[in-house]
Amino acid sequence: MSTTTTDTNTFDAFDASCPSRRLLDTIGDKWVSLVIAALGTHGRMRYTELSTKISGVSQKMLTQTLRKLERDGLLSRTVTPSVPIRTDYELTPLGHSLLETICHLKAWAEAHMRDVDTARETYDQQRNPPGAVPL
Amino acid sequence: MSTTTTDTNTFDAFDASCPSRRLLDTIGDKWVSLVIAALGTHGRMRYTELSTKISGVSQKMLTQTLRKLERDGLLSRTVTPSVPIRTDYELTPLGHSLLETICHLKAWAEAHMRDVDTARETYDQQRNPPGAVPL
DNA sequence: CAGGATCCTCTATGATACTG
DNA sequence: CAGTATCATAGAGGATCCTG
Repeated sequence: MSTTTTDTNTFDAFDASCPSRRLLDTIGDKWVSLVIAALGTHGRMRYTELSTKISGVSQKMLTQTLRKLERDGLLSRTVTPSVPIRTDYELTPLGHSLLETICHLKAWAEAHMRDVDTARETYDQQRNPPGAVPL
Repeated sequence: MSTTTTDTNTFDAFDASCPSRRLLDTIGDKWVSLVIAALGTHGRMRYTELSTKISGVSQKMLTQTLRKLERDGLLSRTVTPSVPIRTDYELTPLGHSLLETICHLKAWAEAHMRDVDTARETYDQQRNPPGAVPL
């Protein structure tokens, strides 16, 4: 066993090859979670539907994100060579399992984000007392 | 009711104020997960211990990350004004709960990262057939 | 419609030097 | 020791134009 991070009890993502590290690299991406969430909520979606739903995303980022997720096997891409071409994206079973995992995060957020906000306010007030002189 | 993302079943981080969105902004940070993991593994640690353990992190990033996590109430910072000053960092209960959540991610990674790797190989081989002419 | 290719601009981060 | 402040840079990401 050694100190490899593949052991169930020694997770620390210091090893760049540790799966948990690579997962963080994946879901840490700003758009990945949004695409997963969109497809998880709406099922099969077309390229334009995604770009509309995820307002603010550029073509470049959307395409780049979709390609990455397709490569990782998290979603499937189906091209229909009709007159105006049509492309559909859909979560694979693997993608759905990640969606569920993300929902665990959501549960934590819903349970504790209030605490985080309170902590922030307390911290900010201590560093920015009422009598502080503005620049 | 409504489309608010605070509902348990309608998680989509499209709303920037959605807790799940802000959580992703937090754990998506490259160093956050490493600091949490380090403190989760070793308990109380000094500044230098952290910078040693998390090899490759700059002073700037480490300090910045620690401040952010302290502000969010995920870790506590204890300064001892001894001769050479001493500062200790430790996960708060809130920080520990996030550590547990991150472990859920780890579980997913360990269970499915092989599938992701396989998907990547398949994808790459299809786009880079053996007969492809290099540039 | 669904992208590919470019250019360009910030921002995040690293390196360095200084301090209580 | 544990930072703060400053400068420099790579790379992420946006805007734009073009095409099957």
